[in-house]
Amino acid sequence: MRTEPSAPAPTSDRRARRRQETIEEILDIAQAVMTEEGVNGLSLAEVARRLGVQPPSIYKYFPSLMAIYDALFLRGQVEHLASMREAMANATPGLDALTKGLEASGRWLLAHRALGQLMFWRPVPSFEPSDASFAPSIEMVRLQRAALADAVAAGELGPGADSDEAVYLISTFIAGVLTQAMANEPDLPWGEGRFTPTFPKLMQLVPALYPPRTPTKKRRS
Amino acid sequence: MRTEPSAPAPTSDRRARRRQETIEEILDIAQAVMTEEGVNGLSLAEVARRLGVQPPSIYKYFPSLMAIYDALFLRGQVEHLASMREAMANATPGLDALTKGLEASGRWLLAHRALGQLMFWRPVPSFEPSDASFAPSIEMVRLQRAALADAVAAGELGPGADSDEAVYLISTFIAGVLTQAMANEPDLPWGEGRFTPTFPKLMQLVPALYPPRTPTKKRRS
DNA sequence: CACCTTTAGCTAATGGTATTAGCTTCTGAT
DNA sequence: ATCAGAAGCTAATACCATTAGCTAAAGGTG
Repeated sequence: MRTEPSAPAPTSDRRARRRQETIEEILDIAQAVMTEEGVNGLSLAEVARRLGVQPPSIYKYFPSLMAIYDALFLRGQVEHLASMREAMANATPGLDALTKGLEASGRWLLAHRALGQLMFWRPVPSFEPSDASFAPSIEMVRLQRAALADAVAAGELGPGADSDEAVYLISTFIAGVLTQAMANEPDLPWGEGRFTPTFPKLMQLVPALYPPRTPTKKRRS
Repeated sequence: MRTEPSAPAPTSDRRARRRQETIEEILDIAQAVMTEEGVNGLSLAEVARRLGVQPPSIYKYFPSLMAIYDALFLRGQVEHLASMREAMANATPGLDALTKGLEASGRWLLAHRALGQLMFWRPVPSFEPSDASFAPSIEMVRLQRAALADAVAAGELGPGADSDEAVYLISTFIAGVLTQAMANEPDLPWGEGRFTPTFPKLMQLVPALYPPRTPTKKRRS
């Protein structure tokens, strides 16, 4: 019987830790390869080469190349969510938190291009993330909904802004900016170039889309 | 000496036509394969199989797989540009033409997903389009600039809208809508789902970004 | 018509990929 | 000290792109 990677090691502890370390090492290497060679330049053989091991040995840790993609996808989602959450926590609740959160998202994605493309670009059509790996992105929508609710409560936006529709519309802004930046200025970080600096301007349009009943300290740009 | 695909056949005419037919047939098949299997599911071997020929024979027509990608890229650019140009010609010059043109662009891209991804998604990092294949996209920017100039002349937008900056900003809208639609609702055509229907609303924001000196029927709240 | 160059196909071979099967060796718990 | 499982290995299969070199047909030119 072959060793199934789905069955870890309930017996030992030292062994389990070693195993987990190797798994992390494989993911680190895979991420580095993806960064250097492009998302679908990732190859099991290259990972094995860098790990100093023969290709079949990788199968002791991951059942397939797709499983590595999936683990990287999850890793990216978790890190990305954390950076967004932190930025939002350090901002004024409401529109400011939403903007800062989305900027942090953009910053993270441009700084981790390979993972970002894997997560939001889907350049490997044969790879479909598992439900578990997808879960953090649902949490992201929840965070944005909460910020929008805060903005409505604070009178920054009209009540229609507390809706999934508004989340989709705003996510369109950040998606557009990032798509353009990654396709046309793949080496620039957030805040440089022709596209990412326009994001704050775009966010200033949100009150025009969902005008509050009592106009606040609105200023023209 | 091997037959170089870069040296067509200046001698015959009948031969040249046959050759061109085969080239088109290969591209048709390649496009079909990409549509079915995803952009980087395209394989020379599969094309050869469907053409009823051995894989090396393809090299009589294209020097490499990348050359096929490049020809498809060019094909897509030309078709896409044509559909956009037509939509703009049948609209009122100015903001209407710009909106209709971009909608036609979105419609075309969702209807030709494989080519669209190849053109604007770049899922095959090892593939970089040749300058010749890239040329139509420059013409696209020119068309949009012209529409913006018309809009300014008609008083629909302020003078700042006649700028490359405005083109980038507006292309952010369409890119965002399409990115979200293709990533999250890959099977819906333009006009259905959560994202593409928001595009007209987004375009209505453009006058808010570049307010005309003499306000038109539209007013800010 | 015969000739002869070009074209379009072929097979065989090279080196790359993911994956599976099955063997061996080492680790570490009992 | 034993013994099961873990983690490595080699060998093999089945893909893939690409190159080399051969053959047969096609078609223009003497």
